[in-house]
Amino acid sequence: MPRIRWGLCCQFLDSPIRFRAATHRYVATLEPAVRREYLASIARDNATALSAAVARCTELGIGAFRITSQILPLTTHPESGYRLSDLDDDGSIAAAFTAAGEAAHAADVRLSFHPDQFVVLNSEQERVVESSVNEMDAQGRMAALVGADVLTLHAGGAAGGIDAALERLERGIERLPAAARTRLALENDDRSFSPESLLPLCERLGVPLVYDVHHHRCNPDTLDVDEATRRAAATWGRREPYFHVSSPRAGFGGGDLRPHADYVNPEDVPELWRTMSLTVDVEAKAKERAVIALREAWLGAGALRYRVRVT
DNA sequence: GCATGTCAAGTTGTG
DNA sequence: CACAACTTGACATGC
Repeated sequence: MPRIRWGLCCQFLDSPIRFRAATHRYVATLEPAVRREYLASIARDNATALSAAVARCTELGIGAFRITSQILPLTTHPESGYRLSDLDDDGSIAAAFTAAGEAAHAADVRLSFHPDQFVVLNSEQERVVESSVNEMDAQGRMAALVGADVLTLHAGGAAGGIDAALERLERGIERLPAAARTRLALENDDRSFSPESLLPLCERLGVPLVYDVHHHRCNPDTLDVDEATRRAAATWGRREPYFHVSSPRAGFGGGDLRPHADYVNPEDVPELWRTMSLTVDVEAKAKERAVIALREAWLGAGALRYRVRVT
């Protein structure tokens, strides 16, 4: 029976669940022992918040949760960086993350990471690639700790043309440590890399494509939505495909399509997706309200269609 | 307590 | 050439 597992991105609007962050500027002013305890308290709180997030997703019938890249803030910073083990003498913080991951597994809440725009594996600058590999390593290790199976990454910049950029991307992917490499997925973006431009590399390297249908509408290619859906789904092999959906704040009538709306218009979800089992992250400012609203609208519209068909 | 200025990082496109 | 947008809040501090 096909069904969509709707996903929430990083935070809640209506639940008092908050992930803490930190700034380098501030932690640099702290004495080493104080800094260590400060960062440890944040890591501990974020592990607790992750457990709470999983529990709340379960209550709300939300089937996936994207973990903030700040789960261990500053962990890869050149000056303030640290390893979780540096903060965690008795292993209790790691144990708390493991417990959160086990709760997610038990509740069938799929966990993922989405490294942000500073992670550019195909940069022309070696120092950028190096820091990107480090960040992917850190997120890959956290993903292993909590049992997240996907690190969704944009392909990066298009300097020198798409072909040269894809070539650099492949070299960057080769540098990833195993925890990151085995979880890597690429996402089509709204400016440079369309699904069509990424699919050959994805298919050849066995890197799944996270198909973002809204980005595809912003940055179209010769594939239509259904063709891109099918080819992207195939890159996941036996795994459940992971897609993204959002609606433009300004509508499709004109203006910048890229800013996300508070909610997703159910009509922006491709009908073909009804026939598939998928994880779909809902990228919307109204967070869990938008996930719930979309799920209800989608099921309602499906039921309506079914009634229309059988009568 | 509340308002405010600030925050590690890259790339792209606009003015 | 400089700068904002992406996303985007949440941090510590100062009043």
